[in-house]
Amino acid sequence: MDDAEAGSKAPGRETYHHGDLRRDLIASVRQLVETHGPDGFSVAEASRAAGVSTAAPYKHFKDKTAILHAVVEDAMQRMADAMADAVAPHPVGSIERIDALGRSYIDFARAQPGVFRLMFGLTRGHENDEVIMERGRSAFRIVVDCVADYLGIDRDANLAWQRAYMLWCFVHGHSFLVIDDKTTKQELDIDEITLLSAVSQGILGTVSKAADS
Amino acid sequence: MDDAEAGSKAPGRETYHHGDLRRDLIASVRQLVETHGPDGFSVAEASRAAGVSTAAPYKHFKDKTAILHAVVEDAMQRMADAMADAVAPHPVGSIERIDALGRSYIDFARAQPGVFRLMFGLTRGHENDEVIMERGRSAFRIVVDCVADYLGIDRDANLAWQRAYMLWCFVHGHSFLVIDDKTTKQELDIDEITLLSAVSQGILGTVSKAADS
DNA sequence: CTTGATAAGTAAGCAATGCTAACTTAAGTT
DNA sequence: AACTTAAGTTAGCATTGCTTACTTATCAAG
Repeated sequence: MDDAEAGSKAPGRETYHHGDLRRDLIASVRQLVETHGPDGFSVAEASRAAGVSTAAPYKHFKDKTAILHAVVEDAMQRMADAMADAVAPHPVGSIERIDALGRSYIDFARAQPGVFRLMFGLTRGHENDEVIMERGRSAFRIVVDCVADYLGIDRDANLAWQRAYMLWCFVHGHSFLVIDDKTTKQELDIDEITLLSAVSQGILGTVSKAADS
Repeated sequence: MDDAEAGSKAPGRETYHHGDLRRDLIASVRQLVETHGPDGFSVAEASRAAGVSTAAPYKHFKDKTAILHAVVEDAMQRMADAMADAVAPHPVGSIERIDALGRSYIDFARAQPGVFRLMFGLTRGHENDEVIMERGRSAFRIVVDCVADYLGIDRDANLAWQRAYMLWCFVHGHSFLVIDDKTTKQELDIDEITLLSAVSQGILGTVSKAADS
């Protein structure tokens, strides 16, 4: 989808070498994860999609899970980028920035629920992958900064971290409930945007005293 | 672990029939899901754990996923029970009830992260299992009731549902982040109980106006 | 008690998967 | 032109999910 130039001889290729199998595999897996769910993806199927033998992927990845990790690393980057893009058009310190952040998070989850689930939990060993953790932290950093700017406090202030985490919990939970269809939306009778901004303002505006242990 | 009397001839049994294989399988699977993760469980392994041939489970369950659904149904029930138990000792309408509710939810997730992940997402077709959905709804019902009682409004009031959902999102999200080790606790520097009650009071106390679309 | 019917187990086997090993082909490098 | 090496291939192993056909126990009825 990006990185314009590349091998791209596949599929049904006539050259022996593929061009950029690694990149193509990640893309194939990403799609398979979306259509068949995170669990129901097979290396064999991805190989076929890339038009290559079932053993070829192991020249580029150690493991099945190594492929998944690569997909997650990629997704983490895309998510962080999406968040940064969502924030950009709004003035620093505005509540709009925070709302936009939340919306971009939920949008990402809704658009690619399979990958989203992959990013959190599911697969063993995420916590040991430093690339994934680092990109996750840098995404969270955006939230912290926006919160700090909105509250007019230092970006390293503990309070900013706490509030940011509260918001993250809410948005994260809502995202999961949405993609898992546990939303009970009909009874809820409130649209997402309203819900989101109500919670943001509630958490950021008025919890101050109680949060200080 | 419960339901005292039962077959329980296994394992290394000497009778041809097992006693209550179905129940034992669910228990085995539950354990396997915890140790090997929700994805890394195999019917074969569960069969071995129950001391029975690999084909035996198919006399009791249609599918691999049917087994997982049974585990989830069981877990949903246990979770709803845990929540009801947590609430019971506190007076109706008190904030303690709500805090206890949140804590029991998180405790459940922490105690059995594999099953918890199984309950939400991961496996295809939860949304079509009426038993699972019903038990989930009845668990949420507890939250709604506690919130309504605390706010002193009707238990069917829309506002109660909205606030309950907000709380649920937060607790749910926090639970996932905890079991996925994305917590960044060291930077957070606030204990869970404080965090929890701060958010509850914030959401229940002061968001009122903004939430009404 | 024998007799059936049925529930609950087993054994054997199929297709598919994850992964490895040994080989082949292409593409530089010197 | 010869070597090295990256990137494919085929063949095969062990394991898995699941099915089919068979075996064994249990229970109800005569």
